[in-house]
Amino acid sequence: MSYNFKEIEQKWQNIWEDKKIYKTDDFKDNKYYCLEMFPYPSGKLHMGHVRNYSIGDVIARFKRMMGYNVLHPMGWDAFGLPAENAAIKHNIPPAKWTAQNIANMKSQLKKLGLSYDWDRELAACDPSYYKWTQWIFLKLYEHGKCYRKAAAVNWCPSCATVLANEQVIEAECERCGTEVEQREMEQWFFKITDYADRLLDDLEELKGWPEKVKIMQKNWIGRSTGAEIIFKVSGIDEEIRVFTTRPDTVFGVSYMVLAPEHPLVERLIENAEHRQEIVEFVRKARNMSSRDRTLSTEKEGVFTGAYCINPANNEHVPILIANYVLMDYGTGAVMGVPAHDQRDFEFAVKYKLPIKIVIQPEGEDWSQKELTQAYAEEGVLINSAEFSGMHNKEAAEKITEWLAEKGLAKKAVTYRLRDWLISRQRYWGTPIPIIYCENCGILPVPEEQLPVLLPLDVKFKPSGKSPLLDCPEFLHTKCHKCGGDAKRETDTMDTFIDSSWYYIRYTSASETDKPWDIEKANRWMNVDQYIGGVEHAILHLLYSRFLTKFFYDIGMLEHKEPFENLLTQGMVLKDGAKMSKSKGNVVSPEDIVDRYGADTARLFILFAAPPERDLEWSDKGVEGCHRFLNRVWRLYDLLLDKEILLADKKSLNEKGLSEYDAGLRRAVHRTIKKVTEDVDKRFNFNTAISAVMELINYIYGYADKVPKKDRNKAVVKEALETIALLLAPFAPHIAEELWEKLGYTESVHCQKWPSYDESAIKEKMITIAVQINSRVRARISIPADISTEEMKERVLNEPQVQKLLDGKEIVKLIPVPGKLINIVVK
RNA sequence: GCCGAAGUGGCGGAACUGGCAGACGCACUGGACUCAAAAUCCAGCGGUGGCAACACCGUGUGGGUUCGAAUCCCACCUUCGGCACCA
Repeated sequence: MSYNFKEIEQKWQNIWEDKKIYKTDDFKDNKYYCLEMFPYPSGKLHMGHVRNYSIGDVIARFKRMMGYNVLHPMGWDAFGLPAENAAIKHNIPPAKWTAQNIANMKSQLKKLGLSYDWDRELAACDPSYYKWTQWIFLKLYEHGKCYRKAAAVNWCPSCATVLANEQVIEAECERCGTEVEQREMEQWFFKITDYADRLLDDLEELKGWPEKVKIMQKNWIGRSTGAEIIFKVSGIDEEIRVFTTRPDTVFGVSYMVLAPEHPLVERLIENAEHRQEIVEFVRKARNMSSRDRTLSTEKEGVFTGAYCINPANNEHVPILIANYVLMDYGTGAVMGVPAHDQRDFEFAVKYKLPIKIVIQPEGEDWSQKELTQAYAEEGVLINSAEFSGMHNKEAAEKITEWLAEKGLAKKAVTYRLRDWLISRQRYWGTPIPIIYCENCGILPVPEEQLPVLLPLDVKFKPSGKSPLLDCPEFLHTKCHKCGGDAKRETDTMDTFIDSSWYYIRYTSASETDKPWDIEKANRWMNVDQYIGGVEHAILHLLYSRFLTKFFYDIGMLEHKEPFENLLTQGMVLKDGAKMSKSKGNVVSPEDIVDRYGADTARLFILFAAPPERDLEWSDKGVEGCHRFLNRVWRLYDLLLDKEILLADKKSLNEKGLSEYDAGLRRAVHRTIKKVTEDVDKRFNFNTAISAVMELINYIYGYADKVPKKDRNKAVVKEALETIALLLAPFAPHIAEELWEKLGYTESVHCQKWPSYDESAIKEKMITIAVQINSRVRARISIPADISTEEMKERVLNEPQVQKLLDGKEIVKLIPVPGKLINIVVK
């Protein structure tokens, strides 16, 4: 027999909604902003969502009971490709499809009993939202952080759109896994590279972020410091700029390599002997798909016939073209120092280029040495004119300065991070607020004309061009400047822009004449706790940090970082693999809620593993959690009667308690302590729940041993109340019902979190372990408040211990107060 | 290749600051209740040996530090995640 979870959960969900107990007051002090990453409205909740939102809900409910004014909102990342694909496949407009999905998922979320302030709900596809996404675009444009340029860009043939660098994983599309192609196109970019240093440096201030995520961002930004050095081309008036992190090795340069796309290539090979061969090589390298190019480890190159001059020693070095040099990193040119760079070494061996040692380990003489691999360690310079003998670290500085004086070098910093390509040749996204006027050129749409509305009646043909091109009412417009004919930009924005500022919008979601109220945003920000999957470690989290910094710069926000503490939850697995349709190992949250109730579903997902770790789904484990809730329910039936209801906790007198009652009270207060610490300090919900389970087991034992007439009513009442309060964040419905059974009319979720009484926890006698040579040989009972000296004495006088020590010499006594004593003997 | 995380019973996991390894849950075994089953309740449950008290072994592997190591250090193995010609 199960408790009637269906009736109970429905009942309380209705009451919570009617009474709006989760509505947040903007102007109360002691704010706490708890946020989970908003979902894409695919139509159905999956277990990953349930996990994400259960974790967030525990934190929100706990903080509320701790007296915080909690902001806990929910919304929809509602723009994106699946809606368009559904439109093509099922002939249903994206707006309609999305709205249905939102309605469906919202009802699923409500069935989980999550404590959201639904009045702040937002959807990225709503004109009242994307109007401000467009406004942000205009601000970036106005501040020179948004520009248009032609570039070789990543193109996904399956999604029929371009992608940002961050959205290409191992040369494949992040969304669909299709191999990405390179295309030359005119596109819009956000200048995230202007923020590279701040995005990197401020990572240090994010004390509440997992180290792992910070390292991933750091590597992604990839800052390298070094120098840019100019090599003049021999015979013609051209120069090659190279970026290097090792200016100390410049005397060891034995060749120069350019990327096949390098602009100087044409000019250099004009008069080359084997021109045709070289042209063929360049053509082949350029046409290679980015996948083949990054995955082929074979370094290939070709000599251009031209030479350049090493600015350090005026030596002529050959200029080659090689497939391993990337045009979009550094300057697209690399100085080859085979003796001190492994990749250059291999290339030099293959093409029989000279290998010149310019750094040797301190105290060794390498003037005659033949290298079998590059020496990339620290050392002392040789063969480097007046710099010979200098430590290479120092030489790097000095050589750069020396060349800089001659105008042939400067200190330089290079990043791996690229500017954020934000144009998408798709329909279901925020229209880019730009027009192309026949007379005035490229113009941003004036603020007062926002939003540029997405037309709802559009035909879909995935052609690689925006469907908006086929929509004349949208496409053709008048120039606001000259009144002449103009065309609208038909690309839409990357949906990652929508999700890069939604957390600020929640602070003033109903604002109609500005993106947010600055005062409110400043009050609520930062997000105190952000919760979501690690898959967003770079994409979403980096973009959000970038925009937050921009908002700070233009005075829209007084915070430089959006997320104070970040919790990256693990995946939900079944049979060791991520749940997916193709593997057929999906467990539907709806089914689980239907069969066992939301409280059971939540409890299991919180109990089965700590939040950061992957969680293995177990149907049996779910049943176990359901059994536990039934056990709690029956415990109330067993213990709760009129006398208990009438008992007054204030009448509790510690001194007069029987051994059993004192024991029960100790268990209750210990559990409060354990649960509070586990939830507050460590987010270890699994151990918090197990502590409550232990308490329930303890109380069953108490009820078994102590006859009804001998039970202290106030102690029992305190125990029952504590259970409801401690369970409230995890299993909110049953906790509420139990709280009502105790005779209360105000919601358990509006109660103060229980505090524990240290004196109730204290025990008079404790059991310590007696070790002899680090092995536990006995256990003895001693008074808890005894001194270390007394403890030693007691242990040594214990007959049991004396027997064990018989005939042995005590070398050392190591007491650990409250725990054990180790007797080292010979 | 580089960077990072994790390896503990049959399983999910606990052990927070170096101090009694295996909390809690699942599975399993035995018992109670029942005509029977389910549900529930009680008990047991790392391995080996022993009637038993007990002894020995045991936290991926090998070494080390320490009175004492799942925990700290070194080397290695395996799994997972990130980056991948980054000059």
